[in-house]
Amino acid sequence: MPRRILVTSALPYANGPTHLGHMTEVVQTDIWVRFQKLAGHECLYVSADDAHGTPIMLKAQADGITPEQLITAVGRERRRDFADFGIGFDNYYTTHSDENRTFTERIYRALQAGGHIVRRSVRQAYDEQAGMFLPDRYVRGGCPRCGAPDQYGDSCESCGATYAPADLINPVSVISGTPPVERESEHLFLRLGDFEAMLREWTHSGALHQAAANKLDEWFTAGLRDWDVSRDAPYFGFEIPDAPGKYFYVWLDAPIGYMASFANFCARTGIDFDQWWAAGSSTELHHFIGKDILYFHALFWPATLQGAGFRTPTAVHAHGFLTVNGQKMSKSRGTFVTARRFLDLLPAEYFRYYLAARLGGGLDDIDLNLEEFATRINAELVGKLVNIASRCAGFIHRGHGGRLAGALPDPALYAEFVTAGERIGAAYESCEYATAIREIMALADRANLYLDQHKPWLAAKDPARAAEVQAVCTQGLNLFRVLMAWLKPVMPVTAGRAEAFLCAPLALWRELEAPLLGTVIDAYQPLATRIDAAQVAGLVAAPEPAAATATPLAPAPAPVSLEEFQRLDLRVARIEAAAAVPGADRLLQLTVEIAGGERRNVFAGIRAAYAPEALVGRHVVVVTNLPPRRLRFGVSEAMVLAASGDGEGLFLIAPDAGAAPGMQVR
RNA sequence: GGCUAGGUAGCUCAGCUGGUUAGAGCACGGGAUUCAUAACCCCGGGGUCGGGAGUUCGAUUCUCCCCCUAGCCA
Repeated sequence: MPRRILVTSALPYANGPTHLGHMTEVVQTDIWVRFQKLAGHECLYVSADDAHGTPIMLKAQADGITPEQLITAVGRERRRDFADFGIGFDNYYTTHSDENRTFTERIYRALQAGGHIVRRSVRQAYDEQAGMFLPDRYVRGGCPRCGAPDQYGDSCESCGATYAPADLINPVSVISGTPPVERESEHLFLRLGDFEAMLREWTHSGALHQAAANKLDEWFTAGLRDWDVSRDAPYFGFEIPDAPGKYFYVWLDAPIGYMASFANFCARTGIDFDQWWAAGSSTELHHFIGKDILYFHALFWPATLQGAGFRTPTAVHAHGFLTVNGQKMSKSRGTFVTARRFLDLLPAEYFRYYLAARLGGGLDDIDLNLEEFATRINAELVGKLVNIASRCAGFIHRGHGGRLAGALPDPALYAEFVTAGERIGAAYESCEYATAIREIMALADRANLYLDQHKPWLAAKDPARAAEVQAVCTQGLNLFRVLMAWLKPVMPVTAGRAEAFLCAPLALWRELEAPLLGTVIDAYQPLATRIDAAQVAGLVAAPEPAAATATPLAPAPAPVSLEEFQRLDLRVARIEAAAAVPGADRLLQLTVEIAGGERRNVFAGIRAAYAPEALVGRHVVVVTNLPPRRLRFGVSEAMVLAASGDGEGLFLIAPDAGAAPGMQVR
């Protein structure tokens, strides 16, 4: 019995470029959706830009454009980024839409009619010069607990204290730089406590991962407080119908954007909205979100839906944050990677694969370790999986005109691969993608082992054994076909190319029950190629200066601050030893002395320009505080600076006579 | 500070409700092979499963205490 499933990703805030954190979420969701579709269920996937709120209003102001212009521009880029990562939305919309206004007003009226909205006066920081109330993060000042200067109005980054903006020492408005005043205003609140019983039940209905449910229990214990759902003008959003000058808080209308996006989709396709959203609906509703917004999706959102007479979510799947080389994504650390930057350097599906290989169902952060990333792609995807097809295809084409055998020599093994789909499917279903990938790769090992044991390359030398060669490789290719199908939710494009190679398109997993026999296959083209460390390092290399390899200068390099420049530790070094690296025709291995006996091992791509023996004793300039880079031949612990242009030449940078190893270059 | 999650081989992690010599991938060492994008196959080294106490015939797995890391406190 096919299920009917509506899936959403959280609405990305429309004030900046798409980065790999956004991609983590939509990739996770997209894999789940594609899995459901392959499993034969009716599954729809919608999302939208979250377009309202103070930050967007102010960002537009700063850019000298209207908020509408800002969100239109961001939205256009966003859609392109998502499309290029293979995200298969059925609809991608915006919260700044008529549909969303209609639903938000309708929900508000229903909540009000149910007695769940109350009005209460609050005191809040007000910027007299800018003429607006200030969100907590728009007031800065000294921490009242530890005294750290220039902290946000809600919490101290230095000591972790939480407080109100009024508690700050010498608070100032971020907008005008003037001290804010306290001003009263009437706000509207949703009485969250009205829904406590329902929320407690919902929390433990299987809607949440255990770790997330635990988190909710914490909040129940602390007690549910009323939720402030209004903001005063000026505000970019929807004005509240019976409260002129007051607007719905962005977090009220944002999740309603899921409904608006879906309604927009229904209008285009004729699908019945109410079948999916009316109270008691038999369809499923799954939200994928980051752990930072669990609060909104697991408390306010179900309460809002219930109070307004709609169905509640079947499940909320919360994931952790993406870190890069173990660190938070941060512009200053160079670990902030935009979606576009990634696409410029690497295939999007490599990111999808790596993510899937690391992703479990819980709230843990996922680390994009660049070295591991390259290793996994090369070892698992290229060396292991795609290799199966590569080592079989030639034999099928060479003696057999590209035609597969009429029967499998080992149907039991094939059946085992097909049966594994139950375990793999269960892993996908519970968002344990890492488990699914482990299963798939274990099977890939078995497929390689099968070929190793039956050695078609030996049989191929004996014309009398031609049928055996064909049979063994038919088996191998069929095992490969199954594996690519299991991987298809993760790598739809690559899987599609594999299907084209086998001349056997696949829309549903159950088609795998019949192996591919007696048909003709296409010529094999590499389905995935290796990546090298330098390519991957480019993801975080933005602040790097001219490198030792011949990288042309960008037409307009971004300016760096003095601080950024000073973070580079440039030193004079003396080359103590130099040798060619066997197997690498561009590299020399150098031992350099940086200072009083400190030595580093360096691999430099200068072999074309310098003979090793000519280098010993020379002084050069090295960057000492780059992360060590592992090459096939060893670890490079520093970078030697050299100049190069468009032509062939490569020229080491050397200090004038008198400079000694260890001297800093400024 | 309170709460949550986690601390298992050099690295990234699997280990379900306690039960035979604790596993995988990568990295490393050795061997084999040459069909395949130097891929694949075999063998091996390496872990007082954060520390301590307890329950038990038996604990990585349960209980308590402590240490460390990350996050949450609207």
